[in-house]
Parts: sequence; structure tokens; C-alpha cells
Amino acid sequence: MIGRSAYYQNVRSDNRPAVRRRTFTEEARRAQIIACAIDVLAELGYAQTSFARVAERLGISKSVISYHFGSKDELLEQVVRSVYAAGAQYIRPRAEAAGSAPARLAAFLRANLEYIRDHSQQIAAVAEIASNARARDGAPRFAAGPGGVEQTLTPLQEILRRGQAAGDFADFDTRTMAWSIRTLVDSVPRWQRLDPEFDFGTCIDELIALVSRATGSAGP
Amino acid sequence: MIGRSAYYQNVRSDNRPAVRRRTFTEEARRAQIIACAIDVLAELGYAQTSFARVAERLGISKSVISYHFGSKDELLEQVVRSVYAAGAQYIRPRAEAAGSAPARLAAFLRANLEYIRDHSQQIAAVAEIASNARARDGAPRFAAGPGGVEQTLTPLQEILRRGQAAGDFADFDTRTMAWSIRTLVDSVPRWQRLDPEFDFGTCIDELIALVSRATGSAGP
Amino acid sequence: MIGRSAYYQNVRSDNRPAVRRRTFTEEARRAQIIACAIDVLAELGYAQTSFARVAERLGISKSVISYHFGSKDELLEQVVRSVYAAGAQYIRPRAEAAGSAPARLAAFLRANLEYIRDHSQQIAAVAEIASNARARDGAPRFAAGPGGVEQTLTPLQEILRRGQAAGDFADFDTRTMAWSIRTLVDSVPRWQRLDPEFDFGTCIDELIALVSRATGSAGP
Amino acid sequence: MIGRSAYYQNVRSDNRPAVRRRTFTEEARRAQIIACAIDVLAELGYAQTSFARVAERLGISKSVISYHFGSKDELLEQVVRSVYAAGAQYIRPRAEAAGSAPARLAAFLRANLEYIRDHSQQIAAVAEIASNARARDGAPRFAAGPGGVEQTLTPLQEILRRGQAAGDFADFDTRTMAWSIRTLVDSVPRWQRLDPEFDFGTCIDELIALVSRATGSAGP
DNA sequence: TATGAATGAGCGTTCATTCAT
DNA sequence: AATGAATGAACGCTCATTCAT
Repeated sequence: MIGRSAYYQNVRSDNRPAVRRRTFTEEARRAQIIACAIDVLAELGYAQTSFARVAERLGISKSVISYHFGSKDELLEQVVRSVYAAGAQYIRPRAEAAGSAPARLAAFLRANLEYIRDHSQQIAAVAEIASNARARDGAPRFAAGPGGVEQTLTPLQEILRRGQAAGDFADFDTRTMAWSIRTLVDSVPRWQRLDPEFDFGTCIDELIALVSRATGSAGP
Repeated sequence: MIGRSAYYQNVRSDNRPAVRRRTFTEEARRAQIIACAIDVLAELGYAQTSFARVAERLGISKSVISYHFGSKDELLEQVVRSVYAAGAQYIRPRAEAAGSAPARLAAFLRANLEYIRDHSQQIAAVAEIASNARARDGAPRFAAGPGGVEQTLTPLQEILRRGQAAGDFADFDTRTMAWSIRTLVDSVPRWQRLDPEFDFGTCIDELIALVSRATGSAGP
Repeated sequence: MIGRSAYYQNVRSDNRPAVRRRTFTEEARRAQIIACAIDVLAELGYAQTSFARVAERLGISKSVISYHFGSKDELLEQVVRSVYAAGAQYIRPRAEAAGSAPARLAAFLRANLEYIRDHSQQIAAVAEIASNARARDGAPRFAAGPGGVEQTLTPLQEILRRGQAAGDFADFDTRTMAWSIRTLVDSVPRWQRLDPEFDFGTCIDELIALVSRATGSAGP
Repeated sequence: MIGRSAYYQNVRSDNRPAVRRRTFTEEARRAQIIACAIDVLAELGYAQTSFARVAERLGISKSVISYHFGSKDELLEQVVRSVYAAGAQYIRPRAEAAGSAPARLAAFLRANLEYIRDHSQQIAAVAEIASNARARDGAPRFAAGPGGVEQTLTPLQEILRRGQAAGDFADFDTRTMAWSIRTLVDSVPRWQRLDPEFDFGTCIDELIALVSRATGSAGP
């Protein structure tokens, strides 16, 4: 990749980072390809998702994808990044609007689940990547979001710690609780897909109540 | 000349099922291959698991696997079956030893998590298969164990209903709760793999306590 | 977020058929591969004809063939089509030049046999395909040209019926006669290959005379 | 093959040929395998006929076939031989019962077509072998019966020559005529398979009449 | 006489990637 | 900015054959 795209890169002689500046059309193509890759991932799964399949759906040639994304890994990474970014943009303000820790936790859950409900394709696609993408040696990649497990768990842990300090929560291990909450939320798309009886309204209300009880929000 | 099928003399005329008896050697080979496939699945993931890779590790030719299993799907199915069977054998008696619904739920959780702790490879392998194996049209296969979602959720739901009827549990939707418990348990291997701070002892105790609070169990 | 298929912009909204235009190079490669496949089919037979063998002769990698044809069936179909097309182009005008039914039948036979004489490889290749290509369930494919039995027999039958109506032919079953004539013509390449005494000049004259007598033609 | 079956062979120390003497059960097994191979060949075609498929239908193991027939080629050869032998046994006496050449030719045709009608499976199987079996270098094997093209054509040619000498036939090239008659007869099974309108009664009568006219039996 | 076990070559097909244009 | 053409490795799978039992 270095070789041929060196011409288009910002050379390191200035002090800005060597991130390529992208034209508008290029950005549009990338977004189009990412969106289509999400479709395919959600519909057919990781193993059946290939450049050929994505290109075919878009009516373009495979090499366009290679051109815009240096490799399959890079495309997958951009899929994950774009979904996470869009999700955070929706969820964060709604969660931060609430005051007390229990309220904020509930707001976070509700926003998160609403986002999942309205973007099940994207979520399913990321789940496919998270549970499948591996480095050549077999080590997982993107398995806990683009920032790794810390970035995923730490914000939740902080809410939980704050609630415990204020006496709003029971005395549990915050990391276990944080992981559990994340897991429950992330499992919803799969549940929706597998269970014909699934109902999103019930799911949201019940999960919020469940977490509320699990954190001991109402006091003992 | 004799009629068309007159020469076929080995067709079963008795009413016993035509199940092939398996030799000792065959059974041993199959077990060996299944075990090795579990290794590869756990270590390298679904996409990198191939007949060639498994055969190479075993020092045999890959057609040996075809010979014993016939198709990749059949091998994967046997992996799932064998792990589920061994798991059920460990978990069921321990869960059924307990009396009240909350006690039985806790016992079920503990046994399940202990089994996972002691067989993380097998569990990881099944998780790889469950979240990846698809039919040609993209529909999931093995996604919730060999018997589908119901077989996984129904037994849990029954414990929960019994507990609610006895006044031992709060009033929640049993299906959501059953799915949540299953999800939490099944997520543990991934957690263990991703989180360097993970500790199994803490995890077991905390998850049992978490579920106890979430179900609104009356007793300790 | 934009709806599901909004990103697909290359879908045809006009009403022209979505037939891919083929490059000059692609057309050349396809022709080259078809020609080579004909060689291999004629020389080694259907069972020994594989992508690998064809590619090896051409000094290319076998995935080139997959690239241009997509599947083995498609390659074989193109072989059949190309041979039939070239044959019809030679035979039809020569047959239609003649007037009376007996004359037209003789002209058809002569043109057909001349074409076979000058393109024995192609004919042999098509014969290999016709007598071997099967669907997965064993049902024949391409067994009587791309259009099935009717397309092969009907034109002949019409000549025969016309001749009978004009009193130029004896009173025979036109379908049996049409099939017989086709069979005789199609058998010539095999005869040529198997019989060291075979002589094409004799064969053409004798077959025409034979058919003339068999149809009870009045004229010479 | 020499190595391991030497024990069972008649050793060359006596003056009889070194043909193995076969036990009754062995002969039965061979017949059974040949019959089943005929079924498979007729139904699925040459390319889909394998030891595995035949063995599966018989409910025996593949190696039984290898044991009784040293190789696939030998099995195919035995299929051809057995069908030809049975056919000759039916046809020859019926043909030789007739006196004059035209009568004998008609009797031969009728007997041949009747045999085909009543044993279409066997005939189809032989046709599959004849048009497909090749030596490793691509040269056809069994393409004109077990005895080659001479053994197939010569007897017919003799009838034709005798008839010409007696003034019963027109003046045609006997080899072309012999080949044509053989071809017409051999094509009947394929015709039957491909043409839904096919009727065996019509076919027999029409072919006999056709050949009668073609040979000029009735005089000019 | 028959079998189970294994082999290695070969099959058509799919894949991400490269590269000249 | 995009494409068509090609590549070579890998895939699951089938095959006739071998061999010890």
C-alpha cells in the first residue's frame, strides 16, 4: 500500500499526521461500500462475506473495494468503526442527560437498546466481525469493539462505582456487572434473529428492570 | 435375466434400524478428530478451521476426515453434540440435586460455570460453530445447540416459573430472564479470553449473586 | 441512516437488458479456451477433460477458466453452442439452395457430412459432451443439441413430409426416418475414428445413396 | 494382482491355460456386482458410476469390488462381455434360422431390436462404456464391442455380400451398410430415452422396412 | 472371502490480492 | 478513480486403489 499511494499522501515534511486527505467522491464510495458490506454481513454472515459478493451487489468490480480499502481487514475495521461511531453519537447524549447513577444506567440501557432496535443490520454485522475476525495467528481482532475491552467496560464501570459510592447500588464487583450489562445488550440482535417469540418492547422494559434489580437499585 | 433389484440381497428385511455399528478403531479415530477439531476451532476460529488444518495437526491425510465424517457439516455437528452431551452429563445431576427454585437455579449456574471453567476449549469451539455455521442461504445452523432455541430456554423457564409460583422470585418475564441467564453464562469464555483481569472465582460468585438479585430471590 | 438499498446506485433503471458487454481480450480468451477444450475433449474424452488439463495446455492457471466461464457446465455449453452455430452456418444455405424434397435432403446430407469431414475435432467434442454431460440426478444434458430433440428432428421431418405429400418419398414414419438420418450422420466421426479402412469420399456417396433408397426416392 | 492371488491360480505346471478357477460363490458375487454396475451405468451414466456408488447400492464395501475385479477397467470389460454374450445367445439362433439373405437380415434386426427392447438397461450400460471408456492416453476402449470393429461388422457384411451375390440386394458398399445398420440398432436405447414420443413397436417395424428399402431388397 | 482404514491425486470452485491500463 | 484480467492458494469432496487383518 505504501508504494503506490505515496503520491496521494500528506508527506511527513509538515507536522500534521500522515492521514490521507480524501476527496468527496472517494468518501462517498467508501461509505457506499461499507453500507453494502454491512448488508451482506448481516444477511449471510462473516464466512460468506467476500469482496466478490459485496461488489456484485453494488454492481461494481471487486478491485474497486481493494482500491478504497487496502485489504479485507481494513474494510472490516472501517465497518466496526463506523457503526460504533454512529452508535456512540446516538447513545452518549441520552445517557449523559440523566443525573443519578441508576437513572443514567437506565438511560444508557434504553438508548442502547433503542439504537439496536433501529439498526439491527449494523449491529448484526459488527457482531459477525467481532466473533470472527482473527489475525493470521488466530488471535481475535475487533472482538471488543475498536478500542478493546477497556474502552468498552470502563465507562460503564464508572457509572457503577459512582452509584455504589452514593449508596444507590448494592455491593457487587463492578467489572463483572459491567461485562454482564454489555453482554446482555449485545446479545439482543441474536436473540431477535433466533427467537420467533421475540418482542422488542418487552425486551427493553424487562432488561432495564432486570438490570435495575441486579444492581440493587431500589435498595435491599 | 433377473429383474432389476433381485440382486440386492443385503437390504434389511427385518425391522431393526439400519444404524451402522462402529468399530473400536473407528470410534477412536472419530474421537481423535473431534478433539483435534475442537483444538483448532478454539485456537484459530471457525474460518480458519479446515479439514487440511485438522489433518495436518493429526499427521494424517485430510481424506481420513472425509472418510470418517462424510462432510464438514457432519464433523461440526458431532463436535457440538459431543460437547453438549458431556456438559449435560456434568451439569444436570448437580442442578437437580437442589430443591427450591432459587437453589436449583444457583446450582445450575455454578455447575455450568464450573464446567465452562474446566472445559474452556470445548465451549469456545462450540461458540465458534454456533455463531458461524450457516446454511448456503445464510440461515444460521447449530445457532442454539442441536435442539434449537427451545431446548435451551425451556428448562430454565420452568425453574423460573416454578419459583414465581412459589413466591420465591419477583414478577419478571421468564423468557427474557431465561435468555439473559443463558447469554451471561455463554459469554464467559469470551470474557476470559478478552479480559486479562478476568478471574474465574470472582466471576462465578458474582454472577450467581447477580442472577439472584435479578430474579428477586427472597433467600440468600 | 439511509434505508437499506439506497446505496445501490448502479442498478439498471432503464429497460435495456443487463447483458454484459465483452471486451475484445475477453472474447479472445474465451475463444481460445473453447478451442482448447474442444481439443482435449476430442483427444482424451469427456471424463479426462478438466479445467486443469485445459489450462495446462494453454499455459494459464485454471482459475482463468473459472474467471471467464464461471462453471464447467457453462464452458461445455459454450462449446456445444459454438460448434452448432458454426455448423448451421455452413449447412443451412447449402441445404436450402435445393428445390425438391429429395434434392434438399441429399444436399443437407452432403453439406452435413462435408462439415463433419472438415471439423471432425469439433464434432467429436460435441459428441463427448452430448453423450456424457448429466445433471446431478443423472438426467442427460445437451443430449440433443442446445434446443433438445425437437429442434434436431423437426426440420428434417418437414422435408420428409413435404416429399411424401409430393409423392417423391415412400410411405414411412417420418419421425423414425428423421431420427435414423440424424443418427447415421452423427455416427460418422466415431466410425472414422474406429475403422482404419474408413474413407470419407465413399462414406458420403454411399450414405446419400443409402438414404435415397431408404426414403424410396423416385429420382436418381 | 499376480502377487496375492497366485495361491489360488492354476499354476502353469499343468498344460491348461492359467485362467483362475472360480468358486460358485465367487461367480455369484461377480454376477451380482456386474448387474448392479449395469443399473448404475444406465441410471446415472459413466461419469457418476464409481465403486463407491455400486458398493453402496449393494450394501457391501468398496473393496469387495476391487477384490473381485482387479480394477475399474476390468469390471467395465466384464460388463461389456456379459451383455454381449447374453445378446448373442438370444440373437444368433433367431438370425440363423432364416434362409435367404434379406430374410436373415430382417430376422437379425428383429431379434436385435427385441433384445434391446427387453434389456434396455444392459444396452444403455454398454453404450455408456463404449462411448466413454478410454485408456490413460485417451485412446477409446470397448468402443466397438469387446472384439473391436471387425468382429462387429464382419458377420453383417457377410450376409450383405451373400445377398448381393444372389441378386437380392442392390449394389452398395457393404461396409458402409453394415456400419449403418449397426449404428441404427445401437442408437435405439438413446432414442427411447430422449424422445417422449418413442414407440417400440413402430420403431421395430419401421427400421426393418427402412433397412429393407435401403438394401434394395425388393429389387429396383 | 470380505472388510475397514487409509492414501494421494484430482476435481470444480472461491478467495483476496496484484497490476497494467 | 476505476477496471478487467489474472494469479495461486486453499477449500470440501470424490475417486480408485492398497493393505493388513
